[in-house]
Amino acid sequence: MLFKDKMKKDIKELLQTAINDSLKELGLDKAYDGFLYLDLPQDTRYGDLSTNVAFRLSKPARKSPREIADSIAEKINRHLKDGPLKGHIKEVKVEGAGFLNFYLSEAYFHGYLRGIISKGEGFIRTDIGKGKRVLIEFVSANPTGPLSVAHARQAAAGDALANVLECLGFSVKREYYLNDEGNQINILGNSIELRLKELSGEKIEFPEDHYQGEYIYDMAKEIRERGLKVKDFSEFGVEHILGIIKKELEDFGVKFDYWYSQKKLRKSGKIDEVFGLLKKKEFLYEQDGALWFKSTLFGDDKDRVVVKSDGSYTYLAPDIAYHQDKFKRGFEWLINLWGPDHHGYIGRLKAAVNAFGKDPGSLSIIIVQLASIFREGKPVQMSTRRGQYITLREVLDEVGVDASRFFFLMRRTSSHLDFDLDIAKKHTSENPVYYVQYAHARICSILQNSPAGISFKKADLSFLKENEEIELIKKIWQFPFILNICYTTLDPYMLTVYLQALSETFHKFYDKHRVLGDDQELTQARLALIKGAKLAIASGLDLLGVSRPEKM
RNA sequence: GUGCCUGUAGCUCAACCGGAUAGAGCGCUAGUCUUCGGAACUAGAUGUUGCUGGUUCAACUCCAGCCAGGCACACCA
Repeated sequence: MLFKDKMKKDIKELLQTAINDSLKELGLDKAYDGFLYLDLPQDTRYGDLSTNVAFRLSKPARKSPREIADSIAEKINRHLKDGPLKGHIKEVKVEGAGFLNFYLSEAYFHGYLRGIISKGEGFIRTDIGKGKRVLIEFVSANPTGPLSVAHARQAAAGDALANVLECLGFSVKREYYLNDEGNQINILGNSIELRLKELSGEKIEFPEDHYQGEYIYDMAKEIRERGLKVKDFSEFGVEHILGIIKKELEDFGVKFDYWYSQKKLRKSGKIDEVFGLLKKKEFLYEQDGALWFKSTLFGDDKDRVVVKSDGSYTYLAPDIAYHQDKFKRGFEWLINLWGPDHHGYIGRLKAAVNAFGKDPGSLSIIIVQLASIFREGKPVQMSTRRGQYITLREVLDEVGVDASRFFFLMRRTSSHLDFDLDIAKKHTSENPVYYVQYAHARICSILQNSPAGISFKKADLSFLKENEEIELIKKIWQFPFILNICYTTLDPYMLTVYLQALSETFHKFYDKHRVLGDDQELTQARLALIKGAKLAIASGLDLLGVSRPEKM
């Protein structure tokens, strides 16, 4: 039974166990900090897995890294003779100043490929998330106008991150916080009302801080043409715009589980409830006629007003209640994606979470940087004030869902992104989306053309010996490592990088070796190989929310 | 003024708790097709990692100071 369990473990775990055992034998296990650094080397010539543990032990053990690495290697070599690692590792080498590099055997890679083919779609799924309940809140744009490119990037990043976490076995829900009351909503209602008067021939002054966009006219026209009797222009505006936003997101391929209304939150009395709790804990005090939250107790720079002297709430008040409610609804891990203008807000909210007794680590806030839109290499000017900003809709119409989602995720979410619409439209190697999708389509084409009676299901994978064949399996094998990076960095962008590299490896293989040939055994083995590549590319594209065409 | 982010090849960007000769794509140059999809492949040139110190066996990465750009600093949301 124990042995069977060990067989189920992946190679990384097995190796870590072997290294731990070796350290124990050498009496070095107490010297190191407990963290084993076993990872993919930057370069394949340094093996398939590598560790720098010898460097870390050098000082406490008072030996040179090289010396330590040599003795660990010797111990591990003995592990290879029997036990679960047998046959999986071709060679253990000490290289450089003391790196331990592990070279896995072809038989191991053949076995890996066999494994993923038998698992099929979803081979990449794991249960490391253990069903932990995660709420990821993103976009949450004010319902005062169509979504901009900034929101589009947040939508792409949040949705892909949610996909990744689901794939890793978390139980993920997507939520949009609807800021459906307050100043900006009043201004929205007022803007519509003014435009309506204008349409009726009245002379009006349209204030600078009101919404200037064309869509305000559209709403006013609709009211006029259909002869609607509008009691509450703000409510009308919110409903109308929410309809637009929902459609935009739907067309972008993003689906939310919940739309959480601030208005309903306030009416529910949950805000007063949480204030009661904070008051009891003496985290609130009155000063200058306002109610303050002692956020400095929890590391914020200064205390924050939650109830203004006129008796109304600040933005923070409902937000505190909102986040407490998230926990009350049973979520254990909250992830928020915010625009860069909310940067200064992080401390406050973390303080609040801390104040009602939750670990601030259970709230992760990701700042999604802006995207600048370029056309023909030149930046497109944007001005929110005059209602002239590039919208999600425009990008969708111009370049489509696949290219936009992929492009938005091509850089780390924390860094600025230049998005050139013209490149995103190109169907050449300049455009990474098509490069990846083309690899998928090519594979599908070959699989369809394979003669009757020949199938990857009957393949004997030991026929795969060529360099390009093994390289391709190795690349597929790296997929779980990449997912793990996405998880630890909470950033799906590494997937776009990986998919490009995977596609490149496939194209190189394809160029050098023919899949369908006279040798039936070899043909079947290669069909299995490209079937594996297809599974990996398709899974990666799924996670990004990009389609995986069988024909292009 | 205070805080945060950014600065790497001509351009856009990588470099996974500090690790091996800092890597890709585009662009540029020269090639590959009797071929399962040429939306492909091969080869070549390109660097004082903004500057100056410090810590370390090892620094693009950590620390300090400076320079440049961006953002945030409300009883707005």
